[in-house]
Amino acid sequence: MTDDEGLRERKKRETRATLSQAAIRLCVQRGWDDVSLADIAEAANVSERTFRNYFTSKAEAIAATHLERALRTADELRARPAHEPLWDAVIAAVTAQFDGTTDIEPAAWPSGVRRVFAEPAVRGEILKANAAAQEALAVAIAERTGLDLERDVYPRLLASVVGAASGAAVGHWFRGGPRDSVVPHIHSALDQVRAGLPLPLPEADR
Amino acid sequence: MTDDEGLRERKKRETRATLSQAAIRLCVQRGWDDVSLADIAEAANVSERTFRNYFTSKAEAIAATHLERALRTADELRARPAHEPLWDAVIAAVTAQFDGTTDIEPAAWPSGVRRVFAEPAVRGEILKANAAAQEALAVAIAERTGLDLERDVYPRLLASVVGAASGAAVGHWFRGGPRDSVVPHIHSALDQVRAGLPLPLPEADR
DNA sequence: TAGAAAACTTGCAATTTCGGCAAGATTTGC
DNA sequence: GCAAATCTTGCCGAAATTGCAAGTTTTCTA
Repeated sequence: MTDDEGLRERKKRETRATLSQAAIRLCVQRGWDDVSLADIAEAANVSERTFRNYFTSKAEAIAATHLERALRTADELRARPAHEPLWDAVIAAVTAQFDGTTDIEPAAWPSGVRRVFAEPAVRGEILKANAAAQEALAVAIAERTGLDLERDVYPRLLASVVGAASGAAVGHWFRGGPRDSVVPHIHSALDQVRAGLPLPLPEADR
Repeated sequence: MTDDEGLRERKKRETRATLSQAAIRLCVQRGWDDVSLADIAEAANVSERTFRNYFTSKAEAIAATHLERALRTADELRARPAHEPLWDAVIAAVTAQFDGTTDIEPAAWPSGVRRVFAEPAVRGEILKANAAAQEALAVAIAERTGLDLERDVYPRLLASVVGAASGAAVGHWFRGGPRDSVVPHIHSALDQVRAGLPLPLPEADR
């Protein structure tokens, strides 16, 4: 968004991204316990101390990439045409994060990813990232609807419910062995929420 | 539920609760940074090492009390009459956790509580606790609806959305300075979700 | 109910993490 | 081009983390 990003800002952003990527790669390859902070720092060409200036833990570094992406949902919502109904805009904004990116080829996940995601510390950080993204989304929803973030529950309510539903959809997709795209799963989940989550017909769900 | 709880089990449960309570009390009184694990262990009459056998961190100990309560939601749902519509049962189960307990007298919250809840580590643990509670709720929903937890998204979808909405309601209530009961807030939020979260009328929300 | 088995608590010690501090390097703003 | 602000880094002490084994308590079984 802000294009007036100086050299310093850009460098920090790059270092941050590099560290996160390195953390993910190393942990997926070697396993959670066999990666030290020093390893990650070295892979990113910074000192161990600098790593710690960016992240408080290995887990936070790993979740950072997810966080960056999730935060973009709010901007995506702002980019939607003003005349579009709120729900349509929200659904479009959320699914936009997953479009286009085949991202991680399901077949290539050598269970290393599963193991890393199974790590309690990582799960915790992902929850935190989701919470942060939801807060950002709530701000964007408040702007779009003209509601007051402090007075009205609606923005945070919608944001958190959308976040939860997306998370459940991704989790379900992931659990079943990520084959096809995750987008339809998310879309379906959000449609169900928009409909008030009525009990599905016994046959309906596949 | 299980009444055949031996002496050992009961003691553990008690120690766990005592540690959590002590952690909360001390941190609220003295502030997060001025409470060591040793302080908490001492207050609960166990060794520091034992504390560590129960909890991995101060934050986890603090969130434990919340977790215990949140986990009860699932049992509460199982206790609802079978003929009751799912949504009614869910709403009743969730609000039951907050009924009866004036719990913490708003006026008595000397901002100590706010500060502890503001601690990132604590927030993280509360998110984890909520996630665990949602998983338990999902199991109970699957039982009640006869759906398959692995095949169908619905149980986890409903559980996570309900959890998110409740959390948003509590957060809103808390942020506005907890005056009256939180129950109506939660009820209102869940009603909105059940209605599909339509954009509220400008005047409607107070 | 005695005695063995299992589970829990605890202290100790080796490692690792955590945070603050200050010196040196880089970027920014005027 | 200079001064201020910011970032990186090494270093260090305090605190946290983990494994291990010995001592206790509870549970199980004959």
